[in-house]
Formats: sequence, structure tokens, C-alpha cells
Amino acid sequence: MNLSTMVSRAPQVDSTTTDSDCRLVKLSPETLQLVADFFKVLSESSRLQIVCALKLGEKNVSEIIEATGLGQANVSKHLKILAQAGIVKRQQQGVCVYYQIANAFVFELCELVCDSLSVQIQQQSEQIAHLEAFRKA
Amino acid sequence: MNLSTMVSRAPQVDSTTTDSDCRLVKLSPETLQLVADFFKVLSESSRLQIVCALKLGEKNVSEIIEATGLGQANVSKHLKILAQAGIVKRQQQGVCVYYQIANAFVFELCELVCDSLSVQIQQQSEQIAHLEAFRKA
DNA sequence: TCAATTTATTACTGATCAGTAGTATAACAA
DNA sequence: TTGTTATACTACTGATCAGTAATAAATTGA
Repeated sequence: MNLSTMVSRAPQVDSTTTDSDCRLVKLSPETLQLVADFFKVLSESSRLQIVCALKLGEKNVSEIIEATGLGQANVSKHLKILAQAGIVKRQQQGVCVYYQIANAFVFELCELVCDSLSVQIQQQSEQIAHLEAFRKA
Repeated sequence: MNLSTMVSRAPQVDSTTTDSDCRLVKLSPETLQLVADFFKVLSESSRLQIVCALKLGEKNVSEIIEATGLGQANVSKHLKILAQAGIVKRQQQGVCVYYQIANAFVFELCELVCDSLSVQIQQQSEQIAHLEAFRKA
């Protein structure tokens, strides 16, 4: 069972629309809050730095601190948030604690955003170029 | 030119890894900040409500207010944020201002998160069921 | 046992932001 | 013009949160 079917059984569902073309339309505010909370976890560059640092494989906390340049308490806090969101997994090995990506789809998300941003930036720079050409003429 | 190539020209790039398997590893903190800022726009349930309200087509501000139940000033503020992020487009028609989704990939993002969350919830409920069975035995 | 290392937690501060009341602006109608 | 409707803006408040210093806890080695 996925979230859509869970939500489609909830009372606040709008059943006047078809299933195929508008899954998001049916989501209740409570479900949207869950989605928003997940996006919030990824909305801090420090946490994205940690995620990127784990892209090539697991690291312990000290290695993450070194890779990101963040403070120890800060990294520990962010790792807790990432773990609670199910984005990283924790594994203790003696004194050290190793973290790894638990859900690789975060990279898919980030790359989608990157691609969209690059298109936006390209369009903006083209518009600026047009404006420049117009000003000179 | 996309963001990846932009970033791969920046000095802080890690060139010890291959291009295909780790685009995100190369992103500078500045680029990650842009990605984080985009996620932040989607990290409020009110804004996701507005996005969902526009899923089936454009709406003017009054219609969005009615669809979401949010306050007028609040909706206006969120629409400005969504427009600045390039997620919605603004179009004035007489007294009314119509907004529509400018970049449909936000739905792709949301559905990816929804699917991931549903898997997590399902796994959690299975774990709880196992624990229950263990407790009874 | 004692010291060193690694990670987590707590308490605090400053910054950011959502929501709102009030106000401004602009278009249309009478 | 005057009033009405639709939208945007400003200023404010309370809540949330990132970063940090200090401390705690747990493991390892001497």
C-alpha cells in the first residue's frame, strides 16, 4: 500500500477526480505536512553537505566533520535529523559510529532540482543577454 | 550548460572521482545552498497546498484562498515565494491575477517523496507488527 | 584505574519565517 | 466621482531552528 491509497481511504479525500491524472490533489493537509517535513530536512545546505559526503560510501562522524568542515555538535545534530527522516543509517563500530545513505533516492531528488535550477539560470542569462542587446541597439 | 558542468568548472571541485557515478559529490557549498533554498520553498505545507490546488489548472488568488482555506495575506506571500522560485507563473486578467504551475516537475518531486514515505510507513508498521507478535509469544 | 578519543546531549543565542492585522493600490461598476 | 472587489505590501509577534560551548557518556589503550 502506498501513500496515495492510504490517503484515498481518508475522509478528507476529494473523490470527484480520477486516480490517474491527479494523485497530489487528493492529499490531505496532514499528508502534505509529512511531505513538507521531508523537504525541510533537505532544506539546509549543511545537511546536503553531509549527504553528499556520504555519496561515495559510509563515513564515521569524524570523517564527516573533516569532509564538511562543520562543527562536531552540529554534525551530530544534523545526523540525528537525517536518521530520523530515514535518509541515513547508523552503525556503531567500537568507539566510532558509521553513517551511510539509507535511501539513495535523495540523490534523484537533488539532481532533479539541480537540472531545473540550471535550466532556470540558463533562461535568465539568455534574458539578460537579450536585454543587453536591446539596450545597445 | 547545466549546473553539473557549471560546478565542475569551479575550483572546489573534487576531480578524483568519475563523472558518471557521483555528480552531487562535486557540488560546491554555494550550489548546495541553491538546492537547499529550493527545497525550503517546498518545506511548508501551506505552499504545498497551493501547489496542489493548481494541479488541475490555473486559479486566481480568491480561488486559491477558497481551495486552501488560508488567509489572503498569507496566500499572497506564499505565491510570491513560489513565483520567485519559478514554481508558479503569474498572469493578470483585469482585476484578477491567475497563477499556474510553471514547472510541473514539482509534482514528480512530491510523488517521489510520497512513495518513499509510504514505504517507510509500511516498513514501520511491519516492524511494529513483529514486535507485537514477539511480545505476545 | 586513568587518560585519551569519539560521539551525543543540553542549554543558549541569534536569525529566520509563518501567520495576521492593517493599509495601500488598482481595476471595475454604479 | 464614489464605492466595491481583488490583490499586494508592511510591520509585528510568536515559533522554530542552526550553530556553538560546555558537558556527559562510552569505548579503547596504557
